[in-house]
Amino acid sequence: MPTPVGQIPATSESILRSSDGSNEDEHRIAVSEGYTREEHAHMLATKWLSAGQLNQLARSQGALTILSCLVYKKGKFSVIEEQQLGSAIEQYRLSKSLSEDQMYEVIFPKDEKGKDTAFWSEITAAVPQRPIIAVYHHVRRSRHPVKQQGKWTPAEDLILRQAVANHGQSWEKVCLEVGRRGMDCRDRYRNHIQNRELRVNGQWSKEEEEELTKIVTDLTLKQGRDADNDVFWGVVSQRMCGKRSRQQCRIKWTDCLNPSTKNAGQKPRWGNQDSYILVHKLDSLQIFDDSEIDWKTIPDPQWNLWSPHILQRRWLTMKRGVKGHEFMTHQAEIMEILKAKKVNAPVTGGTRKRVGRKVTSANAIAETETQSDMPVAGPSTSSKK
DNA sequence: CTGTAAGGTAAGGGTAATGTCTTGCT
DNA sequence: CAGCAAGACATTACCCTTACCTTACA
Repeated sequence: MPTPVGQIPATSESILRSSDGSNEDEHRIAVSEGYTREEHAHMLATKWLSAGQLNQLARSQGALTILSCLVYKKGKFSVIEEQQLGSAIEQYRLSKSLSEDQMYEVIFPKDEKGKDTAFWSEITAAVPQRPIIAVYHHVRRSRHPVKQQGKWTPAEDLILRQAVANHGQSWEKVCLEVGRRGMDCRDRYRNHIQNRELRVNGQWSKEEEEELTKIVTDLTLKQGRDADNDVFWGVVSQRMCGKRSRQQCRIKWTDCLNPSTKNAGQKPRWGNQDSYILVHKLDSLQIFDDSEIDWKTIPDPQWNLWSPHILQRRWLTMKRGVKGHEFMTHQAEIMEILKAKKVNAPVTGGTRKRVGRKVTSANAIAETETQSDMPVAGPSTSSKK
């Protein structure tokens, strides 16, 4: 019943240590502090806390010693949360006996008149760990009347260009002319229309890769920041003179260049041990649905070669390997995969699949260290400090 | 009158889904 | 060696958070 929040996956280390994979809960950090939970939920649902305020509350011990740190949830809304919100909204509608149209007015008030200030607080209560502002944005986005989505046609692009020329970056006005949501227009514009003449597509050249690496390290490590997280991709794209978009730069770095850099310039290979770690980590989360996974939290200091993005894709690939996974629950999928031989054997004893061709990240380390039968700790000994 | 909180809009930051070409098994 | 699944890599739609305002009102 309680939505699992702030779940912390088991560390790669603890997974590898316990050979049978059924390691104990040392890692299962309790969210608990039960008696302040209510107060937190109430605060999240009633106060429109800004980003800074939320951060501070989560960090500090709370001014009134009774309060432990505030715990609140970020990231994509899971399907469960979406359901909870949906029924909360429906409940609200029925309790006020409103029509669908009137309900719409509550979410998108035309004037100050019909405003019901209690509405947002009420539905936020249905997702206890979410700040009201997050619910506000999510609901307004997901119930937006303009439904046009999917691929952009050249004609639309043209209208968009025209509209931006007329109105500048006033996306709400642009929205009316293009017939797409304002923010979607913004996305299309900044990611594909702006600097289109300069844009380069296709394979990255060696020089480009070096250029990007240099820019990113200059912008992060050289300034004492973290190259895994603190990168400003808009700036990076600019420094690449607009040749590559922020999305291109980001993906190239996190999925390709960054792992190589960490692995002493060598492209790491995904190995059985990596699969093993991943599945057990996901298992340790004890969740019901994939959408509850916060991929950012899956890597750990001992096992950080792979970007959250890559891990997510790996998981999908593994799932697809399971017959009938579409009809399984999350737990069943996990168990199914756990049963599979290759995942259960962290040290690739008799696997015939691609052994020793290019180095597998995990195996590479396994060989350099002792020849014990025990699984060895994380692949990324060469990670930065 | 005025300081503060609600709430609307844009900028900033990130992920998920999909396409295409290559690699490597059986 | 064909046929096919998986991998590598690229593209783009889509989503969430934070910043910055305007406005209402205690």
